[in-house]
Amino acid sequence: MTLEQQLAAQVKVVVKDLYGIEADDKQIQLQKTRPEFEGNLTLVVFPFVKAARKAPAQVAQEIGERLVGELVERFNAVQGFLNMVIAQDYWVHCLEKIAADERYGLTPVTPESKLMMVEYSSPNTNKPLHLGHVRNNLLGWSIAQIQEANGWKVVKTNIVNDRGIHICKSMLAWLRYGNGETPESSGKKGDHLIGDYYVRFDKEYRKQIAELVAGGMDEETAKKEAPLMKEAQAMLLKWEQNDPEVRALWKKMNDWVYAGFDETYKMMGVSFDTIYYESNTYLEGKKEVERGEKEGLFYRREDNSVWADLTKDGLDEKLLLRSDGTSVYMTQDIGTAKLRFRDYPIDKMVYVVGNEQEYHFKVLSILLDRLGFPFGKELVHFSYGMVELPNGKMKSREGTVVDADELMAAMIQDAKEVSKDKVLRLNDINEEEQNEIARKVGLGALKYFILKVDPRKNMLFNPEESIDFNGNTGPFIQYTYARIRSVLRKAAEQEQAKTGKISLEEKEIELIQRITEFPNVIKQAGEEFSPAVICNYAYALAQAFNSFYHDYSILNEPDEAKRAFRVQLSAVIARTIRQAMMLLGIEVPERM
RNA sequence: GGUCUGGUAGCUCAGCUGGAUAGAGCAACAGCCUUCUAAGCUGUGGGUCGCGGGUUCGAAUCCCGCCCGGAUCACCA
Repeated sequence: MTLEQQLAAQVKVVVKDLYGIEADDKQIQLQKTRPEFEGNLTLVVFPFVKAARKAPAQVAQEIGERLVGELVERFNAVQGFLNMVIAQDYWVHCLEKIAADERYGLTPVTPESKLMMVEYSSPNTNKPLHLGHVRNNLLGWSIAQIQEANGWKVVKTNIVNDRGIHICKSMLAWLRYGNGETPESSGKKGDHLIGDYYVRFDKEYRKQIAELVAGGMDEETAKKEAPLMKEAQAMLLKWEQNDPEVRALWKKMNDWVYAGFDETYKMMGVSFDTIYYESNTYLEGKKEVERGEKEGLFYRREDNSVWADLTKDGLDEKLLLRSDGTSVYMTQDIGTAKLRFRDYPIDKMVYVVGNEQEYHFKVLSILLDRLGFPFGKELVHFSYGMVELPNGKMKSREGTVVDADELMAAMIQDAKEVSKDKVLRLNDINEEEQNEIARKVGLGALKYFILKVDPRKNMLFNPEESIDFNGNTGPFIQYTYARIRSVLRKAAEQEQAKTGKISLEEKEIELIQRITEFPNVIKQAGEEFSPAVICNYAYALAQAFNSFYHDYSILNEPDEAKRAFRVQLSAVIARTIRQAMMLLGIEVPERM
């Protein structure tokens, strides 16, 4: 039972006794005492004032007097706030118990656990990953870790959009202008190579449009009539007809892209348990839509297109199959859902996709429900905000796209620069370890920078300003961890005798209290789908430790029992920081 | 226009299931390294919480209206 639960039970009894109030949980408001007052927990007594028919301060005083006992050592009443000082014994035992539980705060995953599938990343295969994908990947990975810590069996998945007109454009441009260039011959990562040809297509295509317009054609027509576009569409048709040559080229170029993506994912530290490809799922979607039509869930128009009528759900009508029988985005998502449900006993399906697709997922949820997928109605669209640059959204045409690979490399390079002289204080440090530290710190800075922002909100990234390594940052927390680890290594060399009663410092109690919040923080992060909650917690914990570390010595503390206590406290904090960072996908270095 | 979403310090963000004098970081300024890692600690300055009403003992937080920004409402994905 937590401290809050114990106190709440006592308050319930006292309030009944004193004023005859049958208090419900909502009326018992316990909060952390503000630092300017003495105490650890504060009871807000306003909810009882009316029934008590007394002044708030007096009610607080009366309740306080009755609460004093084993748990509540003393109290002070300020207006309607009852600030309680919790007995030191409680905190000492509390830390003892937490220290013994290596997985404190984490709910174990059992065979009975429900299964949550988390889809994230979901790239197109015509260009490399950019900053927007970075946010997606980091959120997806982190939320998977967080849900697992909440006791879900989690399956991480990725849907790769490997077919369609966009990849044909790259293929076509490569055929015409590529001269057989390969990742090997050019030294480019496969995804970047394909991305370059996608850009090349766009450039040549626009040239053609301009020529047609100059020749007197209006722009709309020119866009459709440009020879390159016609060729790309012809290629898509050939692809759908399984033309061996087109398929072979498609496979070759996609494989290049995947090799490139794999490198990026690896550097980012994310992975998937299973990957789906739209080239495999879109036909399945068609079948499902046709089934739905037979069952009268959808209807066919005269031009042979298939629609879902969502007007009863307050939405409009939604196209599911084009008049030429080809599938649209929605069709593919239905097919993917079908295959996933065939492969896994999904209890909850989570889609990590940008907020620009909210409407799409609202519709998908209704459609899946109609088609009889149990998770359809309750599917979660983990909708996150855009990453904006100082002058607005990223636009590939304006060359303002922040490339994921370049960004990570730059962060690691920055970390290297920063750590260059700091790392000198460490003994026996070799280049390999230095590089490893720079990698962890650089990526830690980037990941924390992105994850600390409420996922639902748009966030700003300024490429001109490098991401900080001081203050509320990943490296700050990593540094705190490294510091503790350094102390603990030294502590291991000396005997720690845990005997005798000790008195705790306020900052020590503050730290223990913080640690007791960890389970709730994980729970809240899971319920709200918010890694930012973990970030805020890790930061506050690190901050509190640094303040303690500054004021008190751990290893030079003369009192043996105190010293042993502080070593244990530090160890628990290091562990908690490491676990919190793990939930964010951020590694912590032993030294930095 | 309909729907959704945001507006908090110069900048980036917390706080939003109502509680005490609205918090961090960056930037600025002032201190602290013969002592366990100074990527740290301590302090100063900086706010009509978009505006106006309402509910309440109490509103940045809840409700209504308005202003400003973003997203979305495709036989694109």
